Amino acid sequence: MKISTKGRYALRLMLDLAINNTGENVSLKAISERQDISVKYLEQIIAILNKAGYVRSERGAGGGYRLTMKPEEYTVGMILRLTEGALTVTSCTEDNENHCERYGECVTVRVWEKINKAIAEVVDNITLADLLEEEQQAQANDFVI
Amino acid sequence: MKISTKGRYALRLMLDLAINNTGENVSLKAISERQDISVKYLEQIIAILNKAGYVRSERGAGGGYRLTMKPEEYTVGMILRLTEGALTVTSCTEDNENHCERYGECVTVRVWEKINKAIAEVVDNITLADLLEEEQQAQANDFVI
DNA sequence: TGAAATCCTACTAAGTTTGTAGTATATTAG
DNA sequence: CTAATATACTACAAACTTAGTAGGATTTCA
Repeated sequence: MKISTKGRYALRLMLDLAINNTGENVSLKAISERQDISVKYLEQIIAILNKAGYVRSERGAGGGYRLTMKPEEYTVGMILRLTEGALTVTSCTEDNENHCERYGECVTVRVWEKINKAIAEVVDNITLADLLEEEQQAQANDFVI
Repeated sequence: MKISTKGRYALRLMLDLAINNTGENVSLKAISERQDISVKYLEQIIAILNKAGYVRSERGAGGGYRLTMKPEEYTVGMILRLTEGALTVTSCTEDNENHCERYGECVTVRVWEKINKAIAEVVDNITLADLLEEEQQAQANDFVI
């Protein structure tokens, strides 16, 4: 019932890129230091996001990553589904291929589908821009104190 | 991100008991045949429900299990939390002890908490009686066909 | 006494998670 | 041209979780 580090780190990684979305490349080394996640593990996670076109990379000295779209165009759901796979609570409600032979008659399936829908409703309606805003508000509050 | 067989089978098991809630004992052998889950595995799952007082058992020939409460008094959430553990999407949002040192400032935590809340909203508002009703309607429809 | 049940707990194969490690390749600065 | 800095790719492995199976003990009824 847990979201793995892969999905959670992917979200932090993308948020870090959104925060540092200045037009300059952001290196994994910098992200690693801020987020306290090893560069090697970040490499694997960002590779997924890179292949999907969510970020673009430049190699070599001065290289790094940038977002390809505006923060408001990334939903949490997009990022989590890419890295975690389907955000469904059972595989039998993932797609038609995974239906078990009880699917049609199985009443519990409707419970799982309601949970899936509730999760989707949340993650598909939060964007990186929303998180960015919360982050900035939190920092503004810190400054006042 | 998946609910394990333990939780899923627990729900089917409890629903089976609700359907066969005639005042007579229901044996695991009977449930096993209807639900196609091994008696040995059912034993382990129902032991949890038994210790929690959700069912009561009678040993020996003619023995078996019965619900201790009315179907409308069991929510899906009760059954899943008992067998699966906390229905939270990260352990850092499970309880205060599991907070990581980033908890206070971490913006992604709020995402996880919204998901947790959405899941709870669903599972805490479906009872065994609701599922029982759906089951009976489905069977009535089959009869018409 | 035998059959039908639950009760208890040990064990294990398979799969998943959470990384680490090493090497190759690309780019820039000097 | 070389060193430094970065990404790219892939193999591997320890730890943990899942999904059961297995065996025996105990209880109850006929």
